[in-house]
Amino acid sequence: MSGPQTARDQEFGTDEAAQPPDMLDAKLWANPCPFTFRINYLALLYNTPLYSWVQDSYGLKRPEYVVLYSLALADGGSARDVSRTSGFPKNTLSRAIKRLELMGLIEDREKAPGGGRMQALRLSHKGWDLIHETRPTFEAQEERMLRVLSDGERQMLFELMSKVVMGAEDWAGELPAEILPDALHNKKGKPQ
Amino acid sequence: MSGPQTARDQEFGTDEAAQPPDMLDAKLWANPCPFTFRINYLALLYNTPLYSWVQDSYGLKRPEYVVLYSLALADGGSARDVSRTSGFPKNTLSRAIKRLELMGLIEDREKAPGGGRMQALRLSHKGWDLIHETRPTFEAQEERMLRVLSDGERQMLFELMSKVVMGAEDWAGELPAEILPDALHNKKGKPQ
DNA sequence: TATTATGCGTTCCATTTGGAACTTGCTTTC
DNA sequence: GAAAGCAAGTTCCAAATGGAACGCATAATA
Repeated sequence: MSGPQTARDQEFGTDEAAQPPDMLDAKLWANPCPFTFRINYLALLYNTPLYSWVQDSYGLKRPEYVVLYSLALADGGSARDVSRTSGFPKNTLSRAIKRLELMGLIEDREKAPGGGRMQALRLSHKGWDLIHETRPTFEAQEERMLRVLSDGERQMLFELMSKVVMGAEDWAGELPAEILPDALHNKKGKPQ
Repeated sequence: MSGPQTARDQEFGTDEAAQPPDMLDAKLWANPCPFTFRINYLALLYNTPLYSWVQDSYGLKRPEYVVLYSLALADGGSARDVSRTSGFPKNTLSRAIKRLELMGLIEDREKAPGGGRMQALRLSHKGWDLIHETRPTFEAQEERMLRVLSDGERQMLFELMSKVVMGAEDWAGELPAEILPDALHNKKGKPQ
């Protein structure tokens, strides 16, 4: 077993030379899930440098900046709101919020510190400053990302993406039983 | 500063009642980065239940399954290829691969175990079986996701997304200096 | 009003993660 | 052909992560 091909020993290709059987090409053009791969890949290319920059420049970790950004859009929102719309678990956000409060980027929660229900979070003046300083960079990166598209194409893309998101209630959440394989995948079986 | 609005004290709205200033709505419709939010949000809604299911049913963590899926598309690929196309750091993948090998899901790397350069990874028979069993679920979920779109719309979306990905070389990687704020964000400053 | 239920935020802790340094083998250069 | 350079994969370890159990304030019920 294991044939002797690294597709590298023979590089005399007539035209399509040099290129090993590119995994990226395969994931783009031979993927049974072409849409979700593009989604994930673009998210990766977009997020990584931005959050890395925020981290280096402002010392804020990703969940921390996400909280600020979320509040800038929906001031007075709760930790749960941020969790629902960002995917971070609530304990991660709890820590992030504590640190932001400590750094003076969000207003102190006057509610009894013994924990309460549904605390409204608000950006402080400093928090707004930071958002006003950083948000343009995020915007600019999105703009760069879409630069290959004409205005009409952007509009079309926006509408299609919106349509998919709006329909998310129908498929998000749990996987329906009918799409799961019948096989006995109780290999790890929950306590049952 | 800080107006008195939680939009919750007054719930006598004529028609649009009940709804607190929904953070999701804000992120969808008042976001300076509407495209990348949709990308991230859809990725979240898609990935979470699928990988959670793979974990529960097959005991494979996300990076592990990602390796299998990647090899199913580009057999003989290397760890570095998977890293480049998935975003996981190479040490995480090193561990994942070691475990997959141990579980017999990928072929043993006969190369001297002392580590070498550019090891070609291959799915084992068991690995292929697992992929054939699970991949349809991923496909079905993508199909459910796009169900709100007509065939023509899907085609259009596919082309637009492809166009954006193809143009990624121009903007991925580092952020250009000209889009970073001039402010002295040396607050944490690298060793310099 | 007393009682129960709900669910938000916190804490605990085992697991996972990923940056950094290292090892080793391939590639290039002289 | 020897030496230096480069890069894939591994190891180490401090830090981040997230599931689970908990505390507590509000909401629902009687």
